[in-house]
Amino acid sequence: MARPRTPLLSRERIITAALRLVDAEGLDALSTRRLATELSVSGPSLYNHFGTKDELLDAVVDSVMGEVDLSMFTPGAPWPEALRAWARSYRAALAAHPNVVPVLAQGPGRRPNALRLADAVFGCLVESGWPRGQATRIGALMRYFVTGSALASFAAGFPEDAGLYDAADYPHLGEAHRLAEHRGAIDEGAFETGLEALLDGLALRFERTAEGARRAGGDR
Amino acid sequence: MARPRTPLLSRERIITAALRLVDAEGLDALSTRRLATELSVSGPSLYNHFGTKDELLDAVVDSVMGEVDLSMFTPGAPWPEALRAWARSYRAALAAHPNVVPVLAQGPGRRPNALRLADAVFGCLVESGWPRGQATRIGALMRYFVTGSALASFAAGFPEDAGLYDAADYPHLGEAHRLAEHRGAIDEGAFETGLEALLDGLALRFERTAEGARRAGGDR
DNA sequence: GTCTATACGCGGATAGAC
DNA sequence: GTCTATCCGCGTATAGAC
Repeated sequence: MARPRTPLLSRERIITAALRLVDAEGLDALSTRRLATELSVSGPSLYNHFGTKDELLDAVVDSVMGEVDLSMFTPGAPWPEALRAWARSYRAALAAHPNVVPVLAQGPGRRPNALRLADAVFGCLVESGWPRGQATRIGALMRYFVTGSALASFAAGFPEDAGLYDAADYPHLGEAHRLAEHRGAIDEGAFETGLEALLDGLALRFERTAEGARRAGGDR
Repeated sequence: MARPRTPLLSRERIITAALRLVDAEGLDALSTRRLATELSVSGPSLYNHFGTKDELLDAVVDSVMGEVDLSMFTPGAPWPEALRAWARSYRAALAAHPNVVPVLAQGPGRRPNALRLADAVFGCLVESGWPRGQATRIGALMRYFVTGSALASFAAGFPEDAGLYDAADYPHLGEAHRLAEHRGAIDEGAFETGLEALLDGLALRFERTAEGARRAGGDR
């Protein structure tokens, strides 16, 4: 076969197949040949649609970022509620595709959906009265927490091999081999606990900042 | 050359060279051939000391974990201070080797230093009066935050290309191209702000937990 | 503009000689 | 314990068919 009447491939189809492959078998399984086979096409055909493998990976990552709901960032929305709803939506999108998180955690790069997200968070905080410097820090720290929580399941990181946790070496880890049983609940509980603690701690700071600003007549 | 009188290689020497290579040029630069060249040795010689490349990588990662100070977890130490000091030491160790963080964030695996760390944190929290379930969650959420913050510089994630931040697309990101200028300060500020917020929020919860436990006569 | 065939160099890993 | 030789899969460049 040479040039078919209707194209076999499209960016959409390639991205979808690539994401499915990465979700199912990890980042390493995404090879151009493997992906091409999955699409019933021969290796280098992909290069008609993407310049390099990295460009393809970028598109895959941004398609995941596109699943994050940003509708809570409407003008006038109170920042703690908006941040809470966004963090949950963000985590849900990443947790559905944990294997792409190491790529996405490197920063927004030039990916439009990632930049849109950063813009929305920063905008909400500034409009709520946070000084710009603080808003930058809070955007960063929320990203730290959410990507860290999505990067890998905490509970799954401990091998289930009970013999590993010798009381002489690890006096407090005796039950660690049973963590995997409640994996999802532990990860979600840790995320929710951390999120609420973070928001409480930031609210404390906001009161102080607002008070300081009122007294001194503006911060920067 | 065949078998030398005194071995040219040792696990120590290999690990040190591998870590230097990963730090300087990233995870992708760590190939068995490249590493062998760096050690003035021929490719497959490394397989006399490590079964697979993954085993080598595991050893490299655990050597980084070994740099984390755990001395603050002495019996009787107040948990907020211990957690604060540990988080800083943990972040410092990871920030010195950001390229290995994606590997290490996957969980402790069977790496002894990683397990020792998890054991120390959990033990301190339980001895301080946190219920075991809460202690597990707090260990997880602290790991989320610290690994997330070490995974990549927030500020460096935004391209310096000013033309990228078109006000029509990203109304609040106008100054984002200048983030890289103060990269280190932004990352550290975000980490410290998040850490203090987290500890404040957890302290609030601890008071409630302790009160509840006092009233109900024990939690678990 | 979209596909196939072919080819190059580099990656991890193994086998066997010394 | 280290070498050389070798295998196979990878990303991707190039050439040519339609």
